[in-house]
Amino acid sequence: MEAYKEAIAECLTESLGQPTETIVPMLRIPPEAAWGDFAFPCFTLAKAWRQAPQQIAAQLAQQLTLAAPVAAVAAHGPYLNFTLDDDILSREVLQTIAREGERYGRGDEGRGKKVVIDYSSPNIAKELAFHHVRSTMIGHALKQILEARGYTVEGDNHLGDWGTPFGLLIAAYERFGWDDAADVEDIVQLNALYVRARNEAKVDAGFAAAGRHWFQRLEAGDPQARKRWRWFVDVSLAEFDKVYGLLGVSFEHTLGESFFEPYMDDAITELQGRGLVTESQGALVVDLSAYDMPPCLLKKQDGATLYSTRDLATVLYRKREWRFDTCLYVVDMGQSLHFAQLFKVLELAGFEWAANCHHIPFGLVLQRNPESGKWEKGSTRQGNASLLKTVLEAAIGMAREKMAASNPDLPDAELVARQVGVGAVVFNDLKNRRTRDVKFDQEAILNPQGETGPYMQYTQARCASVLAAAPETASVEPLYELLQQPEERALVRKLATYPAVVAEAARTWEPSVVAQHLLAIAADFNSYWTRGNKDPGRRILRPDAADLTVARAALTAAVRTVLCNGLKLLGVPAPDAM
RNA sequence: GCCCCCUUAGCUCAGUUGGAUAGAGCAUCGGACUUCUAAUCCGAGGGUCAGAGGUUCAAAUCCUCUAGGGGGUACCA
Repeated sequence: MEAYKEAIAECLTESLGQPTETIVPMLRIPPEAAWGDFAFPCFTLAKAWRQAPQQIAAQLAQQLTLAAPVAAVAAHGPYLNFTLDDDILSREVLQTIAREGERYGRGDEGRGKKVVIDYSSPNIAKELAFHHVRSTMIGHALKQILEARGYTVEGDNHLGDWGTPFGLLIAAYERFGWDDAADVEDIVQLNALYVRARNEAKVDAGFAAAGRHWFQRLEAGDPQARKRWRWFVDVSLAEFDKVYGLLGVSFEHTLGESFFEPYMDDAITELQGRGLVTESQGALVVDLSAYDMPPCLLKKQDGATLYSTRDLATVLYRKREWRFDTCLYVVDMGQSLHFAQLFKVLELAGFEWAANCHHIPFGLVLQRNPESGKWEKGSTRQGNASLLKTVLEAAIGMAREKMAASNPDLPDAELVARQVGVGAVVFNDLKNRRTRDVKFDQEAILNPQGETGPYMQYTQARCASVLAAAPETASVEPLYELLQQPEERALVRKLATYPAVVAEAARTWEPSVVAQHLLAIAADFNSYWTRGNKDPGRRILRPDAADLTVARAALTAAVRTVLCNGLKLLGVPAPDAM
């Protein structure tokens, strides 16, 4: 679509006496599609020309000479509205999509640049809560989107597997034991033990001390501590992998904080060498008071490392070993200060690449507190956070039931139910701006109607279904000028802007831009489709009119391609039937 | 206290770089299946864009203040 803006600027450049580069950014999209494809507002000319913008628009509409693909210009109040040639547009857009197929939407502005994305990053010894879907799927979508735009991307699942909590967990294991005969999965028992350890530490100082001691042993490499801890990690990873498998998510690296433990002293030494580290209240810190921030803690009074220390060692490792150009942290907004501190420390240390590290914040998942009725941050500890697995299972159950009722003969129904259930949960999370807080509402997630994953999937399945029923026409050149209905014109234009939409999502690190665009395409297509219910003349397949069938099938195929490509970027599966 | 984010229809949210009449979905009400998949579509009602100032030819959008909600604020991650 950018190329067409250029063509319109070309028409204007002579009359305005301005180069096309200054005209292109002034072009707008009219609020009504029927008015045209692009609008040029005449307000800014009013001063210089000392005329009312309405007059200027009317005058320009008279005198401009148009060249293909610009088909028409009309003054509409203070705006000059340009309409592109449908025939040319349809041909170019649909041919491009047919030619590029699953590559449509890709670009190369990221070629040669490497991005490391830190996402998902759950803590071990706990089940994945619903809120983990956010970092996991936003990160996954960003990875796909950036790859589509030519970046080389490596994902790292930075497991929270190190720190005092795991000393406490070992202490709890020692004190309370493990029930091998328990009739629950290991992860469930481990999660319960974790909760018990935290609670015990609050009321029993001796236990808390034992926990800290175990963590010191762990850091010192004590074999017994290591063995227990390793087992906790393994149980957790086995559980995480089940959910990641269901979501279709994988990582290039799953290193975890523990991996960077040997690098932490070096990281501190590095900062000390640059004169940044001071001692304060018995702890090692980088003072950030000059920047209105609390100090960045590197070592506690007891010598144990912290979250910041590990993130510091991690980013230094990533830069050194993976040589990223950009490092993205897909972590909730609650940690903004932590990342501001981290990046400031890197900057103060003189690493010019600190400017290429970015926190990609997203809103919290709020749960309704049953007592106060208020929306607040969910907590696995307080037991008021839903498990991701549970929500996914509920969504799959919804899909299964719906299909049993509406499409009982569907082959591979269980697979499709999984795809639809997962799609419902994932799309629900990605369709809105990532910085918004999310009010957890399972009923809304399970509703397959309206602006939902199942709606997107259903639309794609409709395309697949009609294309499967269409006669073989691969060798026939479609007559694009037959696509003259308003819905067809609108669809072609939305398909045309898809690559720019993906580029925008990559630039702003915002997957919802893609989701919203796909929703708009699906809405147009479904509207288009339903017109054929009443009026057989407007159906895609016209046994009585081969030319129309070919042209409409070409449009349908393009819609399907874009929906599939876009859903792939978002991590939403696209079954061909449901 | 200080810092960050949010506030658009009953509910959940879109709203491009400031641009023309602020749009969807859910819910409610009324319609459309002898059909290319009705998980769809069409229509209706529903708005002081939290409030007040300011900048501008033009503000939901930018600035200031106020109110309400969420989060954070050195030894948790």
